[in-house]
Amino acid sequence: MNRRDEILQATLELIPQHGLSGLRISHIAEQANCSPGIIYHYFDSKDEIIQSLGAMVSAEFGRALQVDHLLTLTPFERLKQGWLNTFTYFTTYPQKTLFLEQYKNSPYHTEEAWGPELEKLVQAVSLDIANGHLKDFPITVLYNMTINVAISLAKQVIRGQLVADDTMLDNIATACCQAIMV
Amino acid sequence: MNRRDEILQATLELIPQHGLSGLRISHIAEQANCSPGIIYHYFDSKDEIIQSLGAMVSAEFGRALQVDHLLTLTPFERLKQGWLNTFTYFTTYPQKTLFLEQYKNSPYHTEEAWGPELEKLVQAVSLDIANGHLKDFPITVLYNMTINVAISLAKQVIRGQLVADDTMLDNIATACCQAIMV
Amino acid sequence: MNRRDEILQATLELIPQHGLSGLRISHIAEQANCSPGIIYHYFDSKDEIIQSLGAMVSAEFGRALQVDHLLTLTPFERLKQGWLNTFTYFTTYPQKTLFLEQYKNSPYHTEEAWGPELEKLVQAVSLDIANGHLKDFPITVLYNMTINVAISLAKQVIRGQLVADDTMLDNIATACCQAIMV
Amino acid sequence: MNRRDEILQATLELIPQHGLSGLRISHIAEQANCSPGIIYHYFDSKDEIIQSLGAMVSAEFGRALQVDHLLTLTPFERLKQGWLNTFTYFTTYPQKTLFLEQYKNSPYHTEEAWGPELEKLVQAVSLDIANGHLKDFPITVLYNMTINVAISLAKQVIRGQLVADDTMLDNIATACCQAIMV
DNA sequence: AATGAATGAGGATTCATTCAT
DNA sequence: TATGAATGAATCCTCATTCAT
Repeated sequence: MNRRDEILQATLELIPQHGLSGLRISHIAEQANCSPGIIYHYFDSKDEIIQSLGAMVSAEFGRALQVDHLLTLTPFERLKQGWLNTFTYFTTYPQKTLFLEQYKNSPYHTEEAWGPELEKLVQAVSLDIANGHLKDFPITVLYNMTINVAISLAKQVIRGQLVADDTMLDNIATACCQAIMV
Repeated sequence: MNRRDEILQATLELIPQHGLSGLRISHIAEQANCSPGIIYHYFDSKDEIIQSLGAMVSAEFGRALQVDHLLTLTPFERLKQGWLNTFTYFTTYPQKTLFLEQYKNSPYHTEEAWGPELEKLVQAVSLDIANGHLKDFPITVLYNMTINVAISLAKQVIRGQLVADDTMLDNIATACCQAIMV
Repeated sequence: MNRRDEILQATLELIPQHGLSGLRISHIAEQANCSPGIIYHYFDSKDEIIQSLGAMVSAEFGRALQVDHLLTLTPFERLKQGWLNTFTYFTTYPQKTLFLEQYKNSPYHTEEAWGPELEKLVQAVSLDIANGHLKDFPITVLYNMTINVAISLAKQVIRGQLVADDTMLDNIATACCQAIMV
Repeated sequence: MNRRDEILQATLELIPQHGLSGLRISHIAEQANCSPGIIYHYFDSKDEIIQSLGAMVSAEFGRALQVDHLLTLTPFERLKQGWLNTFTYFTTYPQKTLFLEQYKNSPYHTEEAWGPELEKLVQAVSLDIANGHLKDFPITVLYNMTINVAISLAKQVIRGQLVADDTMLDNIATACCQAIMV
């Protein structure tokens, strides 16, 4: 891991405890085992660290969705597997999850762009709607009824406010996805 | 509106633009048309302003849920009406919505307590589960599949990222609630 | 003297010793007997302090020139009296002189605008040229051969590199001014 | 040009734009196309770069004065030719001129020593005074009324605030020098 | 109850200089 | 010679909070 990534990683480790506004450059330096000054060789400002982290995590989540595989499935399986991939990603990387939730609700986060991977999935889902497989709700509604539920529940699991075994998860995912099937 | 409420209101007006960590006492004073010093007659600290706002909005949302009425309805109607009441409340008060989203993901917000109103609803829903009307998922899952979807969608509407007429809303609410019916 | 002026005065007192780039906000605060923070109630930045000082001293010098009186004199007397007024001003306020020399040769100082007072004098001198009383050199040349010599010599006097009694000064002023008479 | 001179040259090129206090070692390295580290093989510190530059430019100006030739001329021609040589030097090397003006008014510049060349000229001028050819003003006054005017005007020309053809220059030089002839 | 100037600790950022390679 | 990442002290500036009036 190069120095730049060490800094991002250190930042990630500090956010669950301190929050975005509680981040201190000196803490990051300490956590990354480097001097405060060197951080400014890799990033222009504290804000840029956070922006970079946001971009990195978004891209990583996009890859974790395994969209290319999802495209080979039936409409229902596509959604359900996407739901489960989402849940798995966010429970696997608790720090990234907690960071992302802070990030999305902060002034740092401006544009609501889906990344290129999610965009491909959106295309497929749009087609599923056109083909009469899914209810004709706006994409954003479908997103909030499925993927976003997976994210919210992952957050609960991370915080220890929810325990769910694989069977229950499968049931939940099924319920979410069936809710938007025609 | 008394001076204390003016300060809370001013705070609310500033949050969408500046975020929680971007809040400045001097800005609040300006917005509330008072001096920075007097704010400390009504609140012990900046944190207390935010905590008070959190409590106030939570309580108000609890009342807006009209739980006593919901308790008179059938299990399905209880959920659906709760969904719609939630959506209505959060779209009616955009500032409070945006504040709450920031608040829930900030270090200010510690305890996940449902308020007393929501607690009553939780009791009723638990009973509905026990009676076999609703799927046997943890309450927090049901919450995330229904009420929380209403909140997320309200946020999208506020941001202009979603437009939905009453018919579509009814359909969405129905779909969310039916997803957890047995 | 109000707080703002105290800060400007403190700045002025520090510049001969430390130079413009050696100025430290903490030193200014100490010299002005105030806290560093309060300085930012009166000025947006360190740069603004320096700009304000530049504007203040320029304006004060303009008044010290006593242009209205100069306009009543003969062309030669106008110049000579202007020369002497200039010399007197800059030897009377050594700190302002040393500041101004640093300021004029720094990136802080952009526009070469004469102030309104000096502008009036320029008008009169232009007329003197047109009337054939003064040599037909560009105004800036005349300025450098007279006023600017007075400033340079004042600087030398301040630094103890030159001692001149009134008679000699009168002779020097006469020589400078006669050099540009037709 | 060797590496040391490249560094001095790079420094010279940056000063008009950034000023002395705005000089950054990293900028110098970039401009000189070398690494920051290597600069410290040739100079002990940033200050030494500037001091070296000051010494270099002063010496070069001394040579450009062509004092040995001036010593062969009449008192008046000596001054006038010195004036013109000065003006030519400073308009020929704008960067050095602007550097020198910053340098002379900075804390870097302490001793007011004329270089050895200028010193020889000072001797000759002193003799001219003793012989009754020049007005009996302190040398520094004569300097400010002649050479220093040439420098000031050269600065104006560089900044585009003055345009002067050879005839006018000759007239100005003549006027300056005649002002101090007996 | 009210003001707003003042405080001063806290934190981001800069940059001359060093040093392992 | 040469590099450029790394250091860390120095400094600007912020802002919650206080307090004389």
